[in-house]
Amino acid sequence: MLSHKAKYALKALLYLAEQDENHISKTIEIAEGANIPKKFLEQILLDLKRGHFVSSKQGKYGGYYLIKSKNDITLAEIHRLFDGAIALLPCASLNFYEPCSDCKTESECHLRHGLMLIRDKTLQAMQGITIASLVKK
Amino acid sequence: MLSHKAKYALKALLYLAEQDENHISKTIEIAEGANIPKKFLEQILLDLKRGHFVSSKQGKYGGYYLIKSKNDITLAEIHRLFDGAIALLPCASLNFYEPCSDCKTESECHLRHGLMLIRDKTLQAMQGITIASLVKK
DNA sequence: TTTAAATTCTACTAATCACATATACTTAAT
DNA sequence: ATTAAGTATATGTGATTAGTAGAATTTAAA
Repeated sequence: MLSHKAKYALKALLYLAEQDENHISKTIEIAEGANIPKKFLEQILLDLKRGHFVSSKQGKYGGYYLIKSKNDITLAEIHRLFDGAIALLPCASLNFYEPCSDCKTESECHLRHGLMLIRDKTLQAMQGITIASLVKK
Repeated sequence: MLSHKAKYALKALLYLAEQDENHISKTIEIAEGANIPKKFLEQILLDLKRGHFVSSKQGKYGGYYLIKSKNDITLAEIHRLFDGAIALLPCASLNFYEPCSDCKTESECHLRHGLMLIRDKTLQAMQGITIASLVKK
């Protein structure tokens, strides 16, 4: 399941993607438009900025705007940024790999093999969902 | 990501599936064989019993054994029993559906549609992984 | 038939951590 | 001076991951 953070991030990106090019959206505007608690959204937008999905302008008439094409922002990326691994266990993860502490020999782990199959299919599906694909209904 | 509980459940089921038919496995035996904290495993086995995956015999020479065919126990079922919904949000879930409190009109939710596509693909993949398929490498 | 041993089962407890937010303040732009 | 992002920290809640203690049940030996 997605955390609220990831869900709000997606909603915020959808909001930004729906605005005119060159439009800068204030946090409060996004918060009200997408129904997200404002203070929580601030942190999320900063995370999105650090992830190079959006950029910001401070001060009066400041706000946030997309810097990555909505065709190139995938569900997989947002999941990884906010909720981490897509695989069901760290030992089956590409980007968040960690060995299982309770696993005697990883190569003999029956579970891991199956989980890697799931990961590949889920990842493929999640990379197919972009902000752009969501916006155009 | 799977909880430890779900992971341990899968490992316990794998352990049981690898034993001879008619063999009854004690908790301590499963715990040591699959490297699972014993007392935690007790709770998990009881959950599996309530889910009609295993049954038990009490008292001396008691223990646990599979009552559902290893061909019919899927990853999807275990996920749902221990970790709940397979979908990424409750509004996109089949078995754990709940509307989003922050969603104005569900039918207009751009996100939900995409998440339902993911759910269908993930579910299909997870239903394809059975305990039997994991055991035979 | 009693007793002891082995094992499941039940109920609490507790520590740790993640999650979802709020508060208060600083920095920067207009 | 005002507006808005940025930072750092705090807080409450709940889930997770166990551990503790003991009750109930079964088997088999005495």
